[in-house]
Amino acid sequence: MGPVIRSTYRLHFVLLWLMDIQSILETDILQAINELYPGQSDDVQLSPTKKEFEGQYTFVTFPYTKKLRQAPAQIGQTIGAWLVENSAIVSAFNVVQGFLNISIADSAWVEVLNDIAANSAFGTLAQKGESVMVEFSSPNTNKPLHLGHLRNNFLGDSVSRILTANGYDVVKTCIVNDRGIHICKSMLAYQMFGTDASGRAETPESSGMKGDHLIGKYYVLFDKAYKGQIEDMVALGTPKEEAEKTAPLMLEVQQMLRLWEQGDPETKALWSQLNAWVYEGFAVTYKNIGVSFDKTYYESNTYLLGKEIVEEGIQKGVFFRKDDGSVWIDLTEEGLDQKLVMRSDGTSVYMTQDLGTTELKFQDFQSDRQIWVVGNEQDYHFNVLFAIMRQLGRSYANKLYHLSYGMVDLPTGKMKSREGTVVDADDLIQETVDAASTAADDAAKGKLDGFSQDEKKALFQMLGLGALKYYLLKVDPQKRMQFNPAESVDLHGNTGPYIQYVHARIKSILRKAAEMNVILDGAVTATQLDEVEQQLVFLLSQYPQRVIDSGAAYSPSYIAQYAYELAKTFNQFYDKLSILKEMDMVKLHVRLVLSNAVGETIRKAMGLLGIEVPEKM
RNA sequence: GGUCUUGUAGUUCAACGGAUAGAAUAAGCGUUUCCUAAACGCUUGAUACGGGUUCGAUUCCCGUCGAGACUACCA
Repeated sequence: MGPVIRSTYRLHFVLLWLMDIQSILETDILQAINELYPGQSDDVQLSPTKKEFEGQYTFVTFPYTKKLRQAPAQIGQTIGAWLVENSAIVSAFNVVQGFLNISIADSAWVEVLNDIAANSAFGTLAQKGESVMVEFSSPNTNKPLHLGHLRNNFLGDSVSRILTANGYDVVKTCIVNDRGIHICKSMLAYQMFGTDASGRAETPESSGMKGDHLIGKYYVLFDKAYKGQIEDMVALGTPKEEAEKTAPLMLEVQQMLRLWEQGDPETKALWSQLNAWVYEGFAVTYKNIGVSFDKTYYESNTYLLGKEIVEEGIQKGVFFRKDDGSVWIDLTEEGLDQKLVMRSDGTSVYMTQDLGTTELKFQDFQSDRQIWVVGNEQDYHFNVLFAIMRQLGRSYANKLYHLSYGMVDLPTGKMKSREGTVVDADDLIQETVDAASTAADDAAKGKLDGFSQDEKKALFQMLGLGALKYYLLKVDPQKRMQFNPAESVDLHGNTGPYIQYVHARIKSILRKAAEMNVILDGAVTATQLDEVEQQLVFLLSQYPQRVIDSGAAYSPSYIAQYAYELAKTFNQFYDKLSILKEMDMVKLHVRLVLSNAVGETIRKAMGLLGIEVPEKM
């Protein structure tokens, strides 16, 4: 795939000073405690005020009752009164039970809005001068991508974007598992069934299938034939376990793997041909979902590397050799088991390869941190890998992180690729795009009349993909999630297209404003805001912190939730107040600047999820 | 068996140890002479069970029960 692109050339933003209401308020409260209760200062924790109460920030007084020797309500009253008197940004307060709810002055919110509007880099944090490598996708070349891969790809892509916004230099890598028994199964089946009666071999062109789908078909064919042989053997009295090991097809496929390892030209040629078809198919899918990598590694090039590390481990006494020649590590002291790192015949296992590629990736990029986006069924594997790296004394060993995510279940149960009960990625994307197109028939009501066929196609692609990405990313990655096909193509409620719609809506208003020659330039001068306007500015001001939080937790779901909240609040604002019909120029100005800022922030937040937003829909 | 993860409305998801546990969806009812109704509003419904720590527990700890993964000289 693509060449190595190192992100050395980055803009260094001049950080504009942004009015940070929360920090100011925390400082003011701290000062209040210092003055009112000398010698009792402590950390101040603020939380957003719940909707049913007046105010934007809440200070919880309970933790201070013992220390300050006062009742919660009294502490709240005392501090609240002090703030209204002495803080430049506090306009009012109320105390409910022990909760001090603080209202911020409209003038302060207007200042915040002006800061955000003037700062085009809002939400992009200062460069940290640290690099992070994110490895994700990492497919096998014996079958096409499925739903589970989509969660992986979207997560890895989004986390990469979020870390970039956090100021890290991110390198995206993909390790293609292009060798091993699995690909040999497809190869063998292709040899057996891939030629028609007239002797022509099937190709992607002749079959009209994408390369990855074609090879996947043969993988399934192999499994069917193999299972058939096992059944026959069991029927004739062979125990099942023995049948699985000695079925002729299994022996043949193992022979093929040996031929591959010996470099047999014919086997290698077939292998190259089938893999090339698969890569062509993958490339189409990656392009379609907007995912790319800075560097792609192939296991066929790296699988031998780990053996050097195994040798090193034996020298250092980290590994030990058993009588049969196999090499192990004993991790019982770390609460793990003994683990094989090299077979008795000297060939590598999965762990051997990962030792090698981990080292190689570090040598290539010297990243300060390495992240693997891999499903949680491999938690144990990564625990072992990291433990080995620590014991080998690798300097980077404590900067390795397994971003472990839960499986995607179907309402009908678990997906099994060998049995064909998977949701194919390409099919799924097509279905959501089609659903977006169908929905437009009764929802768009002529809004798309000016669109060409190509523009419509691009829009439906954007909406369908947006629905799918949002659906998979809004859930906490760590959690196992259920995929409901009907819900995933829904465009209403807490979905990607709902948020995309708000962006289009805002753009429409701004176009009309431009036609009316309403000028957006200059600072907003309003002194009063409506409650919902205030709420929007408050939400906007939270954006940078959300970027930080989602980066720290490696969780795009924080951004997804934020984008939805912002979009929903905008719709309420839109419904409650008129914008272009507003005759008061000062109010009109606030609402346009606010709409613009919300539109931009939605675009940025969705961008972090890898979702594009339309100008019109 | 051992290790790890997980259990919240009918369903799919939220909730730095904080207030009356939020959304969406499904069902029903309303809102358009006016900026995009792919929208907005209203109504119904949940923390598996039992202890403990705490001013306060969906959240932390222990136990029971349920779900899942891993525990391969497969990758």
